[in-house]
Amino acid sequence: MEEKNYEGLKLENQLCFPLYAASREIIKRYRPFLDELELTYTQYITMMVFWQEKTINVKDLGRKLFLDSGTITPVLKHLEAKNYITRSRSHEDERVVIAEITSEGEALKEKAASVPPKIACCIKLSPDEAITLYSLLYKLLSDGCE
Amino acid sequence: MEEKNYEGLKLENQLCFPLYAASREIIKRYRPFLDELELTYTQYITMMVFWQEKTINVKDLGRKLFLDSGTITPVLKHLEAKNYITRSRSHEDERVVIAEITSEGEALKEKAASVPPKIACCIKLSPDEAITLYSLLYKLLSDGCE
DNA sequence: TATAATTTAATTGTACTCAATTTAAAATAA
DNA sequence: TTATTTTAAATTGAGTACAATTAAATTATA
Repeated sequence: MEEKNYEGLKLENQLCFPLYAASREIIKRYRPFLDELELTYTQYITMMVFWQEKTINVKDLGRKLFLDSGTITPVLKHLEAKNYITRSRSHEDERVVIAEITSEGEALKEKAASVPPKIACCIKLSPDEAITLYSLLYKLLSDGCE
Repeated sequence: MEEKNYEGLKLENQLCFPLYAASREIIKRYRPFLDELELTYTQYITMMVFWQEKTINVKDLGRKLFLDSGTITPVLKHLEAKNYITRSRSHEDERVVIAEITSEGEALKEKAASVPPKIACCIKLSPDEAITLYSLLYKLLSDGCE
């Protein structure tokens, strides 16, 4: 009779659990700073894309943020309600919705620029550790489940 | 006039974003395996605690999982509905709710034991990389925003 | 002891997150 | 062309997450 191995079911032996917990904990540290901008974390990283791209469609935005239209559509509607972006159908392909940053959205970048330095102080990793973590996370993101 | 530095607002310069994205991506890889157990990821890690502890109150469970009662209460209600745990008030302190695993909950451990080895195959990190990632994540979790 | 402060869960309300479905438009095949 | 398939967003529904509030029980303090 085989004796089953339950070590893999212990919380302290999980890799995904601290990933999940740390993600939420760090996002929580953003909150006081994002509250000043009246943005959620998801809205904040969405705006980051617009500050770089000016214009993007839902599909490409989803690929960048690892989110699907079910999540993105309401986020874009919130940002549109705040007048940070506009949404319209593409003339070339009516299926495609193109979102574009407004001047108010551009202006928000000014205030948002103060967030990254403040967050940096909250994350007690050395530059080397941060680089290592960064590359390991992108390694996880790049190679999917075969 | 100062020229503002916007490098910190670029998505590729974020540490939190890949953390957030990788967390969700890895949890997605659990789904086909957890579907067989009819558990969500949150319910799964909650059951992990019960497989180790047998009995725990909401507060201690929250400390272990980095979740508050607003999240935990409905999760425990779901697990109770599936007959994997019971919930009752402590006699010593009526404020405290104690949850306890049932024999059905214990039995689920058998099926769940197959999940960790399957997930291990989906995560393409070397043992060294996994250990490094693990310790960096716990480092993030341990030291809060001063 | 009576009151105030604290603690524990639950509740409420907002916002994600995602699988699955739907709808409309476009691309491809018959 | 006409029919089929594919694609892009939106919608729907279930389940978190979490801040803020509430209610009840406990503890501390005047």
